[in-house]
Amino acid sequence: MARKQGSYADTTGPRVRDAALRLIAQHGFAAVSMRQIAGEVGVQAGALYNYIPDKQSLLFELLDSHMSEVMEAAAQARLSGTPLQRLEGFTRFHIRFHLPRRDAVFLSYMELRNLAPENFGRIAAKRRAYEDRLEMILRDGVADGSFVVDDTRITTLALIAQLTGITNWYDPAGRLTLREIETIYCALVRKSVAA
Amino acid sequence: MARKQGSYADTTGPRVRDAALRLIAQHGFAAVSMRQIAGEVGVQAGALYNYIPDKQSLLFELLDSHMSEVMEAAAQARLSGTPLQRLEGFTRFHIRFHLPRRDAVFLSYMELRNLAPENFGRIAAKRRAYEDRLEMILRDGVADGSFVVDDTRITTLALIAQLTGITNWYDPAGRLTLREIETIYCALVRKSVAA
DNA sequence: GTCTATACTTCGATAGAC
DNA sequence: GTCTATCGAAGTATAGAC
Repeated sequence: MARKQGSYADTTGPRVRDAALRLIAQHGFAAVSMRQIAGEVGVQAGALYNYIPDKQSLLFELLDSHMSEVMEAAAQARLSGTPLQRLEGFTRFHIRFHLPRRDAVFLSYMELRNLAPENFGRIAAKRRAYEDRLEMILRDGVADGSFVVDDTRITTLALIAQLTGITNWYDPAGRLTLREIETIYCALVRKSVAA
Repeated sequence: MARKQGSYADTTGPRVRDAALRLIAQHGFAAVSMRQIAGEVGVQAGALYNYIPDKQSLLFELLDSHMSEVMEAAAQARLSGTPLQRLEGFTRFHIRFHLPRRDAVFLSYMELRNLAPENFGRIAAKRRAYEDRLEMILRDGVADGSFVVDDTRITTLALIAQLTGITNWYDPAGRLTLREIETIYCALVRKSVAA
């Protein structure tokens, strides 16, 4: 089958999503107009509707695909070994995955409120499943005596907040390299749950 | 001097700010209209402009007064004793102060981007001053050997992110009381920096 | 697949009566 | 101090030509 020539269908769609992600992270969902997004991509506003049904669906798609990427990448990480080794593996994975995706991380926390209830539930479920991966590591560590934790659920949320918070201040041109930051946080996390 | 009678000047102003804080936390700055805020207060949109110059100033006032309250309350907390005691005092203060102000906390993270650059700088400076209070405790603890910390600045940001993250999931009707949550986090923070 | 043009709604902010 | 009325601008989304 011959493909249409001169068609940008394969590239314009992703470019719309990239532009939307960046603009919404910068200004907020309601503050960004379809005309702005179109302008960034280099088309007129009406052309966007070849790729998305409406603005609300665009937001959901951005958040949903981000959460799916997180889960897929986490599943492929295949952490193994002792609970302590798996904890360090999770810490490094979380930092390495999220730091290059700061816009998506910001959106997935700040713009959840702009989702319709049903869409909200789907995103929340995926996040919960990701959190459960860490909680399972903590449970295993408590079970075999390598960790001492008051409450595995609370500790899970505390550690994830601590790690994700890096996205609020990280500067690629800053004082510390990504590797140095990882090492500092690994030590911090390890001590937090140490026996 | 006789005060005007039938005037609601003293109460309408604060009510406007309360309504705006709640609505903006719920839907986002750009998504909330002046008409919505007015409707919540029980006046017409035009009446709001007796209390605020414009929408942008309203947002800045909300964030600025929140940061000022944080600093004032932190100053009055007058933490004293050993670094470990001061660290526990800070942890409990932070949780107790922020949990009842979840809307303001959310705004001061999510809506910073909607501030004019100059206003952004003023808020950022106040936040930095607050963070410095914790960092000073960590430095003192490292100096006298009661703490072992790789990097006091990073650890400061990590601990604050961990504590502030409680506002994302705390439910007053949830499994744990405020006091229990405090205790869990105190232990977590203590272990994080323990010698 | 993209454009131009536009229908329709809603926005922030102001003016002037009371 | 609040109301009604309104201005000018900007928003989402659609229709139809190319």
